[in-house]
Amino acid sequence: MSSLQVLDAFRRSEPNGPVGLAIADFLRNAIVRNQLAPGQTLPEAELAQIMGVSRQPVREALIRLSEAGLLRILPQRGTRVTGISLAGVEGGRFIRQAVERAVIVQAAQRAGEAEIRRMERIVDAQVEAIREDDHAGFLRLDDALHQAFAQAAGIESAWSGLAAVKLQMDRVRYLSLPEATPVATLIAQHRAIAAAVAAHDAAAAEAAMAEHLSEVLSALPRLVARFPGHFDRGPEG
Amino acid sequence: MSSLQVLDAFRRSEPNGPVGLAIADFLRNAIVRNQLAPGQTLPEAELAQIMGVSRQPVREALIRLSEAGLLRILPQRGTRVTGISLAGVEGGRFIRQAVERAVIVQAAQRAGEAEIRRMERIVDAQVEAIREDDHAGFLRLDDALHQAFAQAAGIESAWSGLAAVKLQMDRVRYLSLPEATPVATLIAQHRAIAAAVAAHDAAAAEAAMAEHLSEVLSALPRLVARFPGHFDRGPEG
DNA sequence: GTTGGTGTACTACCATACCAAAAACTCCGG
DNA sequence: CCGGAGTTTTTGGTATGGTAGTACACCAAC
Repeated sequence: MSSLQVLDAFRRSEPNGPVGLAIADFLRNAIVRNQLAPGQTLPEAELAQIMGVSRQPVREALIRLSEAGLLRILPQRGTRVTGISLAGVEGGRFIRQAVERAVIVQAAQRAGEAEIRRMERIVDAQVEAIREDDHAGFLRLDDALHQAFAQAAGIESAWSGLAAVKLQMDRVRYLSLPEATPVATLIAQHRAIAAAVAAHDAAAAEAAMAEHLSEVLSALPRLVARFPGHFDRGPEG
Repeated sequence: MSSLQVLDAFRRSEPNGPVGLAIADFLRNAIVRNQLAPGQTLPEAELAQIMGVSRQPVREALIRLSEAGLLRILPQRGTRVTGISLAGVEGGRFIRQAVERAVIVQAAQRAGEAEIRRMERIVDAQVEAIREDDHAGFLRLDDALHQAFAQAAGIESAWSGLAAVKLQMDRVRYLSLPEATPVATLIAQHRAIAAAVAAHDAAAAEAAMAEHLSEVLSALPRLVARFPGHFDRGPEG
């Protein structure tokens, strides 16, 4: 009961593929956007009833999300949304910073006209999104920009390989949305990175990227203080 | 049928937890070690019969492995083992090199006496494993060593975050086992890295690690030539 | 020979029903 | 307050049946 009613919206969505996949996508979104709070229990039977399907596809969706680390299935006890693992977020930041620095160096060396224009167009779109208060759209464009960096470097697969790592960081980002990180600063950093890549200045690009990624989680301590219970201090939630 | 008889060994293994998890572990091992060749079809019903369980846990295991990218489920058509994605392996190498270089730099700065001794003990164990022709054990110790690097750097979570990326690379490593990469070279590189960390020489450690990780996939072109069909040229299998 | 349609077999997908095992909870007697 | 028996809840697993795509073989018509 209670806060699971968010999931009722699932009934009003036409599944384009297998239902189990649609449920997994739906729940993943709900968790990453913090519509389902950490610690929330998700009984199979109840989910099945609310979403209007049988237990089987629900169960499969829960397994998918447990593989992604978004929830934890405890046999004979229950399934609950995991807390945001501080160690996981820190590890993710470390991985992402290391990878994206290497990516941006290679991008600065290889990027062609088309890729550079594409990057600048995305940043312009971000400005537009902010002007319309579309914060979610801003985050999507942020992903698109970093993906464009990887494309410019000639290794798009390096970006898709970070998908798992990115999930935990995204939970933090959505949690900090109201907090309104200084988007002007972020956009300025994006422009600095793009400019360095356009100028084929690898060192400057790397420095700009390092600064940018350090700032992403600057709001983390405040968030931990304000939303305890959303986070797991221990090694594994 | 036919080559699925490898899976019959599952019946002679006591499941310590849920059967679905045990099946997933079993199949994951079989795929990574290339006991199940890419392209092999895995019908749910047949697997269930061979392994002596019902279809549901089999299905759940297949879903887990499809999330890991080891197999591909095509609705209403079948489930088959994925080919080793060349783009995925290259992306994995890039990610791992970027991360491990950053890790080893930090390890060289922070490592204490205990961590350094632990690293040297693992390398010694590798020499022992080679002397006994235990190549699988060598690979396990290789993972342990890299994990020890991460521990020494104070960010073990960075290593566990690479698990997904490592799977595809492991398939290549096991495929190259008979090929017998020059283990003497690998061990020499390990010693060089460990020595640089022990001397707290970050630059030397980074250089040694970069050289080491470049060599890991040196056998890849030969493997592609010898085992076509095990690999996917295209972007996604 | 080629094409176009039909029928059949196979597959994953989903629903339903039921039981088992383990943990959590309730409640009552001391 | 405590303790233990019984009940409830939950995931794990089995069994069965139906549905809807897909692929393939076959055959008739051109």
